[in-house]
Amino acid sequence: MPKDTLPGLTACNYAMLRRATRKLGQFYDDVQAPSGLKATQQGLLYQIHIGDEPAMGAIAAALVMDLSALGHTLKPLIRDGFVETFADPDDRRIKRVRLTQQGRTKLDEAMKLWQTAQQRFEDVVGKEKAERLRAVLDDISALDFDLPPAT
Amino acid sequence: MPKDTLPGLTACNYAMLRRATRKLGQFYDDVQAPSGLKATQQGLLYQIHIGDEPAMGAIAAALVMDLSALGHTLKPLIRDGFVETFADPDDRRIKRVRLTQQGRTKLDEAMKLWQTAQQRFEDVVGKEKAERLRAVLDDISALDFDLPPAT
DNA sequence: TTGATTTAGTGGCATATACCACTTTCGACG
DNA sequence: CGTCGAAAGTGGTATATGCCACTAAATCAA
Repeated sequence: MPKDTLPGLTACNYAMLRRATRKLGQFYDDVQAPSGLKATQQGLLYQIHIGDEPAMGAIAAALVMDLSALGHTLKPLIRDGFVETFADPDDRRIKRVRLTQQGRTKLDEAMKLWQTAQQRFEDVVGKEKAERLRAVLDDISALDFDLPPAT
Repeated sequence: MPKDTLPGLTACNYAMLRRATRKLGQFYDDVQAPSGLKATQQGLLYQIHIGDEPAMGAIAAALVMDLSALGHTLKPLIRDGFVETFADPDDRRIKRVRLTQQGRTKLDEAMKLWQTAQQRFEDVVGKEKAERLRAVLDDISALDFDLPPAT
């Protein structure tokens, strides 16, 4: 197949997803920079905030994230005093997570900036289109792609 | 605002994008694991392959990726002998990149696995829907989100 | 020609994520 | 009871990515 007729990277769902993620990351991070939080961190704080002292595993599942990755990602937030953890009294395997007062304050601050970014995104992309996009992405996160075992 | 009525993380375009990216990453990586390449690496090799000994900057621009990030990401591929670089003779600032023979072979191998993953994705999500999704993501990568300066 | 500016990459540092091996706890069972 | 397997996290290692400060090379201007 001559190189000229090869399809661009655009054919790959995953590559497109990651490229768009980089693009939005640069944008959201830029807007939220004044808060000192990356957009990823703000998202994580928010996820903790809307939960009821969620367990690590619950957060990881909600974010479709590897548990150990969550642990690593949480470290800077604990170090900076935005988040604290404690063992579940009924099951000492379980570690629960909550925001500190400082974390709540910082999240409030970051959310204001987030709204700016979010609004700008919807202005540029279109409210309807953004909504459909989020719906599709939400679906995808919930799907089961496992290839049926070759029995 | 009572916590019960707070919108889920689903409202954030960036968070949804990243969550779906993690999901697909786990899937594509899993399918491509036998090749020894991560899906990200396969994508990068492909991008180099379809270019004409592209410069670092050109690759970074095409992938909407930070130039230094590209440099870092390229290192394992150079170390493993899939990619090599050379200075542009007409402008010694420019570093061009190409696949080695080994890199071409490995890419071929990975592409076969990629097709499996890609096909499975389209089976589960739907061909039309996947196509629309890629189109939207492609658009987003090309947009300009810069907030107009407050002049 | 030479000094200022821009362009292309590099290296260091920090976060984001994944997988794997390992440890601690639970809970189920004989 | 003990034992054994499942469940929840931790730590190590590796890749993915971004920003910043810095260097080298090319360009532009006076």
